[in-house]
Amino acid sequence: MPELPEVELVARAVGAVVRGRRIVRAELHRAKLLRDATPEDFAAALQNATFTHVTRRGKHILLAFDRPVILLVHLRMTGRFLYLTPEQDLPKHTHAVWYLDNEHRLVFVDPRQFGFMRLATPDTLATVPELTRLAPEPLSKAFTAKSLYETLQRSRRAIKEMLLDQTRVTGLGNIYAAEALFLAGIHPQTVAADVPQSRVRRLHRAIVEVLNEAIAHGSTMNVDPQNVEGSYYGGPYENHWRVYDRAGKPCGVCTNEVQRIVQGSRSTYFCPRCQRRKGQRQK
DNA sequence: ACCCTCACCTGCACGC
DNA sequence: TGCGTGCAGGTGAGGG
Repeated sequence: MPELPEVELVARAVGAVVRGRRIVRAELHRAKLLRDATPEDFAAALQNATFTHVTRRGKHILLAFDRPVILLVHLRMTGRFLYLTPEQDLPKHTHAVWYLDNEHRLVFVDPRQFGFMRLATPDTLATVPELTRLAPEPLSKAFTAKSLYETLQRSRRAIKEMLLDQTRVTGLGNIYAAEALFLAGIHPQTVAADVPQSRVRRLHRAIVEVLNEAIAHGSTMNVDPQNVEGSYYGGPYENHWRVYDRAGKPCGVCTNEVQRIVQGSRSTYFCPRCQRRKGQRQK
C-alpha cells in the first residue's frame, strides 16, 4: 500500500509522538509478524527502551532506540500505526502493542497480515535481507537521470514493471509509477531499454516530482496515528491523481479517456494520447 | 541472471 | 438482506 510518500509521512507522524518515550512493555500478538525472532525476543529487546528517532529506507520504517536495537517495519498493503489514548480499545487486527511511559499505547494493526517486522542492530542493518538489494533513495543525490537510464538500459521488461521493482527504483508503487509515467509522457508497456535518454531525464524529474508532491500534499489527518479509521489516501486530498484509478474519466491534459490495462496481474492506468508508444502516431 | 506467475490475507464494492 | 465475484496501495518464493 503505502508507497514512499505515505511511509515517509507515517515515519514522521510516529516519530513525533514516540520520540523520547520509554517503552514500559512491548507485546507481539501475532508471532509471524516478526521475521526471525519470537514474541519473547521482541518483548526483551524493547522493554524499557526509549525511542530516539524514526526514519525510512525505501518503504521500510526504521525505529531506533537508546540501545543498539533497530526495529524494521514494512506496512505492505494495510499495515498502520495508531497512537491510542488510555480510553481507546485495541482495534481489530492489532498485532503489536507498545505500552509507553505516558499511558498511551502505540499499536500496529494490519488486517491483511502482509506487513512484517524485523529486529536488527545498527551494525547489522546494512545486511538485513530486505534492505541489501534496494535501489538508491529516489530523493537522494544517488538517484540521477544517468543512473536511471543505465538501469533501464539493462532490461527488456515493460517500463511500468521496472518502476515497481524496488531493486531498480525504490519507493514507487502502483499509484506513483502510473503518475510518473504520465508526467513523463511514456506508455507503460514501452520496453525499458527502448526509452530514449531524453525521456528518461523527464521520467527522472517526474519521479522526484510525484514523490515530493505527495509528501507535500499529504494531509496530517491522513496519517495521524490517532485517526483510527483513516485511510492513507482518504481525506481532503483524495483522488488528486492524474491517471491512477481514473479509467474512463477524462485526462486532465487532453480530455481523452484514461485507460486501464493489466500488467503483471496489476492494474495500470494511462492516457493513450499523452503516453503514446514509440512508433505510435496520432490519428 | 532474468522474467513471470502465484501466493500470502481480509475487506469492500458490486451485481444478482 | 445475503451471497458470490473480483479487486485492492507490496513483495517474495519458486518455476521456467
